[in-house]
Amino acid sequence: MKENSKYIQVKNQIKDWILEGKVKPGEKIYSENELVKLFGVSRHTVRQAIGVLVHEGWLYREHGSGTFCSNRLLQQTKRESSKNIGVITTYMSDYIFPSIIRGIEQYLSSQGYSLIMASTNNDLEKEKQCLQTMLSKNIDGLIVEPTKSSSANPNISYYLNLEQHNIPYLMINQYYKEINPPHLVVDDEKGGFLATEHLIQYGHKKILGIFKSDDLQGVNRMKGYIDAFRKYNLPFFPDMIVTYTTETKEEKIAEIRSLLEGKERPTGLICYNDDVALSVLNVVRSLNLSVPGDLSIVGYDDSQLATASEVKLTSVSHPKTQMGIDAAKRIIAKIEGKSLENGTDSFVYEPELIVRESTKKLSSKIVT
Amino acid sequence: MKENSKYIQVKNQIKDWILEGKVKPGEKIYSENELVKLFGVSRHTVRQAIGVLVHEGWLYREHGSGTFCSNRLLQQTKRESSKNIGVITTYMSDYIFPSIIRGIEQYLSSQGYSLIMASTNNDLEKEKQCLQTMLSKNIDGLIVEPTKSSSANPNISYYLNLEQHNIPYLMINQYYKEINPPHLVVDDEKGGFLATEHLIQYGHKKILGIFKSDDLQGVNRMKGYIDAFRKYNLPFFPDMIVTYTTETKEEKIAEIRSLLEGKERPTGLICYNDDVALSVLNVVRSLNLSVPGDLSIVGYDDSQLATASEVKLTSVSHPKTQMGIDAAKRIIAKIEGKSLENGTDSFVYEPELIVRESTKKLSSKIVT
DNA sequence: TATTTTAACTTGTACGTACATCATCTTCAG
DNA sequence: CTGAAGATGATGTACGTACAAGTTAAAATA
Repeated sequence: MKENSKYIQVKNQIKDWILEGKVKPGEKIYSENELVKLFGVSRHTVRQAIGVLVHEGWLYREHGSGTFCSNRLLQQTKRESSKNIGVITTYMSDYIFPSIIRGIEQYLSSQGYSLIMASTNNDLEKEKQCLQTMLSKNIDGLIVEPTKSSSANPNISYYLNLEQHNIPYLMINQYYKEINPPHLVVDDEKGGFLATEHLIQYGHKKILGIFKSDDLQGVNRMKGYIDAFRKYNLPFFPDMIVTYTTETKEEKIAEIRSLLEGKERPTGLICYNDDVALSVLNVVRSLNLSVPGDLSIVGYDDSQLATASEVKLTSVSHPKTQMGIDAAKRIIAKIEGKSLENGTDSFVYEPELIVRESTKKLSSKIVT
Repeated sequence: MKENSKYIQVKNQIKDWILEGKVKPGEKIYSENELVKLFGVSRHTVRQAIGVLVHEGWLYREHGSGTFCSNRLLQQTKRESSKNIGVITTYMSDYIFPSIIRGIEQYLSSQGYSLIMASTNNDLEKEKQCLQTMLSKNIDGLIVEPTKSSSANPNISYYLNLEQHNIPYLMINQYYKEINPPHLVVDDEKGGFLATEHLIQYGHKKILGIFKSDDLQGVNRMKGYIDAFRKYNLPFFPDMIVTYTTETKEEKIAEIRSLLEGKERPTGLICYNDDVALSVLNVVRSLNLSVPGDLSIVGYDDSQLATASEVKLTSVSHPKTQMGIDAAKRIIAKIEGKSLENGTDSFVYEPELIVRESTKKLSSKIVT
C-alpha cells in the first residue's frame, strides 16, 4: 500500500475531517462527485478511498442518499464483528413466538448475520444463565424478550454489563422499566381496551376478564380492560377478573367453569390470548352453552388458533413478523453505526381488533 | 446489494470452491486474468468480487504472486470447542417445529451448548446459504432438517465437506438417501398406514388421501396409505390421491372441495397433517356436511391444532420434543467422543394413532 | 390543498484502458 | 555452475465511460 497513492491521500483527508470534528457522527459527507472536483481525481479513486473508510467503520453508505459519518467510532474497542446476534425468548414453542423469530431470522440472514438462540421458560435463574452464555459468545447484539417482566428483575447488572461492553440490546414484547432500554412493544393496554370496548358496544355488561399476571403483557391488557369499564361508566362486579400464572393455568380455567355454571353468569369474556380463549371454549361446549349465543369471547394475538375452531375467534391482532424484522433491523443499524431516522429507539405497535364470529350483539333494548 | 449482480455471482462461486474444499487453505486460486476469461467479465468485476472475499477473510492477496485461500479455516480443523451447535430447519414458524427446537434447546443448554439457528423456507438455494454460514461459523456440530428431500439435492458437497472438517451432523424428520447420514426420523410410512388402516377397519372404502409431494415425509405417508389399500385388498378409485406442494396448497384444497360436492364423495379422508385437516374441515363446514357424520378425517402430527377445534381430530402422534432431545444428545455425544450404547447412528420413531372424534364407524348398510 | 409525477442527485454495477509495482522463472554471461 | 539481467505474469493504482437503482424534493396534476 503506497503511502503517497492518491486514494490514500483522499482517505486520510476525509478521516481528518472526522477526527477534527468537521464532520460529526451521522452527518453526510461530500458526495462522490463533489469529492472528485475537490481533489481533482477520478470517481473510481474517490470510491476506493471511501471503500476503505467504510471497511474500517468510519463511514457508511446509503444507496441513493449519500455517505455518512458513522456513529459509534469513539468507544470502538476494535472488537471484530462476529456477525452473530443473540436472541433470548421466554417460550420457544409458544404458539405466537415463532412468527417473531421468523421475522428476526429473515432479516438477519438477508444481512449475513446469524441467530444464536436461547430460551428461559419464563424462569429468572435460566435467564441469568442465558445472559451469561451470550456474554461469553462474542455476539454483536442481543434481542431479548424479558422474563417475568411484571416483577423486579435480579439480572439488571448483566444488562448494564452489556452496555459497558458496547453490545447493543433491544427488548421486545415487554421491557424492564428500571433500565428503560430500547424496546418494541405492542400497546397491550389499548389492545385490552379495544377488546373490552367491543363487547361493551355490543351491549354486554357482565364481562369477565382472564389475564396472565406474571408478565407485563397480561397486566397491561388488564389495565385496558379496567379502563374500558371506567370510560363507559359500567359498574364493576365481583369475581370479574381472574388472573393466572404460568403454573396455575389449569385450576384457573376450572374456576371459570364454575363461574359459567352459576346462574349469574357473564355474557362476555376477554381472554389473555387465543390459547386461553380456546380452553374456555372447550369448557363452554362441555356445558352445552353456545358461542356466541350464550357467551361472547374475545381472544388476543390473532394466531393460527383463532381460525382453527368452528367458531372463528374475534381477536386482537398485532404485527408479529414485522416486529421481528424491525427488531433485527434496529439492532443491526446500531451495530453498524447507522442512525435511524428520528432518533427514537423504541416503537409501540398499535393493535387492531379483528371481529369474527365469537362475539355478538346483545339484543336488548339498552343498546343504542 | 443486488443478489444477481455479476461480482456477487463471481464472489459466491469462489466462496463455493473454498467451502466445497476444491481450494484448500493456503492454496493459490486462479489469477485475476484467468477469472476474467472463466467468467467472461471484466477485471474490475473480478477484483470487486475478490475484494469482498478478502474483506470477509476468505482470501488474501500477495502483490506480485497471487491470491490465496485464507488459512483461517485451517485453524478450525484443530479448533477448540466453540460450544455452538448449528440447527438448520425448513420453516421456522411451522406449527410442528417449535416443539422439536424446544427439545434441542433444552438439552443443549443443559450441557452448556448454544444453538445457532437458520431456516431455509424449503428453498434449496437458501439451504446452500445456510450451510455456508454454518461452515464459516465455527460450529461443533450440525442438526439439519433437509430441504425438499424428495428431490435430488445439489448441496451434497457441503455435507461432505462437513465430514472433512470433522464436524458431525445429523438429520431429522427426513434425510438424503444419497449420503445416508445419521438420522432421526418417524416411520411415516407406518403412520400413513395406521391412519388408513384405522378408517378401513371402521368400514370405510372410499378414502381420499391428500399429501405433500415435495418432501419425503409426504411421500412416505402416501406410501403407507397405498400399502393399507393393498393389504386389505381394497380397490383403488380415481382421484383418490391429491398431492400438493408448498406453493399449490390453496388450489388443491379447492380441488378437494369439488370432490366433496360431487355425489360420489368419499367417506374418509387421510390428511398430510393437522393443518390440512383443519383446512378441509373448514370446507366441510361450509358445505353443511358434518364430521364425522358425513366424512371421517384423520390428521397427522397430533399438534395443538388437533384439539383446538370443536371436533377433536383423530391424528397420528409422534414424539416431537423427544426427537429434539435425542438429536441434541447424539450430536453432543459424537462431539465429545462418547460412544452411544448400541452403535447405531440412526433411530426410527414409531408413530401412534390417537383416536378422537373426527372418525366414526360406518354402519354396514350405508356402505353400499 | 393533497396527491402524483417528474427531475435531479445520490450511490451501485460494469465495462474499458493504461501503466506501476512486485515476485518468480528463464536466459545468458561470467 | 553461479549470478545477473530480462521476460513474464501476478496484483496495485488510476484514469475514463455508461447505465442501473434508490432517494429526495420540486413541479405538475387532481
